[in-house]
Amino acid sequence: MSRELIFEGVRDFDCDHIFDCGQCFRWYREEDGSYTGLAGCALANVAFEPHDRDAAPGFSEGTVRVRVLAGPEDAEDPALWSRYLDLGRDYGAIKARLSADDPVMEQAIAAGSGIRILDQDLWETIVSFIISQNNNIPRIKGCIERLADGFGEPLEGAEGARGQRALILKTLPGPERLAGLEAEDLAPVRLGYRTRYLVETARCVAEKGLPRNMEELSSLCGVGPKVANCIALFGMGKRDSFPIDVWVRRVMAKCYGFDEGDMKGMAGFARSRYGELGGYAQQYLFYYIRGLDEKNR
DNA sequence: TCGCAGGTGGTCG
DNA sequence: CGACCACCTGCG
Repeated sequence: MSRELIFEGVRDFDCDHIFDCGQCFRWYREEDGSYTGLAGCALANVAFEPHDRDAAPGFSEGTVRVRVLAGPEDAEDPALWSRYLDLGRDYGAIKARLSADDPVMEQAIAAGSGIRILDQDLWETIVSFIISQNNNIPRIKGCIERLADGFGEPLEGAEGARGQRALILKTLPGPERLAGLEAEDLAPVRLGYRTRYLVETARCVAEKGLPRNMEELSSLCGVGPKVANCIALFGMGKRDSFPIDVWVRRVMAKCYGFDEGDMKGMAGFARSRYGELGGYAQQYLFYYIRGLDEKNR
């Protein structure tokens, strides 16, 4: 399997912004600036060619190419990828609304103008963000790959993916599979104390089904306010969610003058200032402050 | 050696 | 309630 899907006339799109803004953990940058990774159980390479090569990243109309490398039959369905990459949404309008009368957002958007919020699989989002807590990104990625490698299913049609990194040739294990495991089985994955959270959550989901709202989400073990907001935003399409992590606390303190411990104040501010666009605002701010931190080192 | 990394659950006052 | 604090693991 190796078919190329082409989407013409796409605006507000940049692979680095999209795959490195902290929303996903199974996409890896290639030499040419494209990204290879998994959307559910489909393996693909995503590249963007701006028509205006001199334009700043995320500011030029261009072509998105999706080379589907492995997965089930419907992995080659353009509609699936259009939905996953959120191509049907007008990010220009979102950015205009957010930056109106807000110089901070204007600056943040300039830094990550090609961000798009991916429409990810709910269960994978739950697993990923339980693992992400009090953890760093390289180790989060390692944990997720070890979990897939040790307990997931091989990708369908993976023979077409020969030569791709061996890391991403398996899907994450589903709730039923994880529910049948003991903590000691998962020891090689080195999740630390998150092992218990994951197994308990898997058992809960295997028994009662996937969560359908914030309340059911928050009842899961290892899912506090921050993780719940991430899952809602990335896995349930709740684009008004505003996850407050250490980076958002930093940027809100630095740019809006909040006390770093004042999460309630920040949440209230986000609700009234960004409203239904809270999730987009959070992604721009997150990418912006992490980029600043990068420059300081 | 120690603090920190995309927090949460448990325990106090 | 709200303010602590321990917690796996790995890296600088």
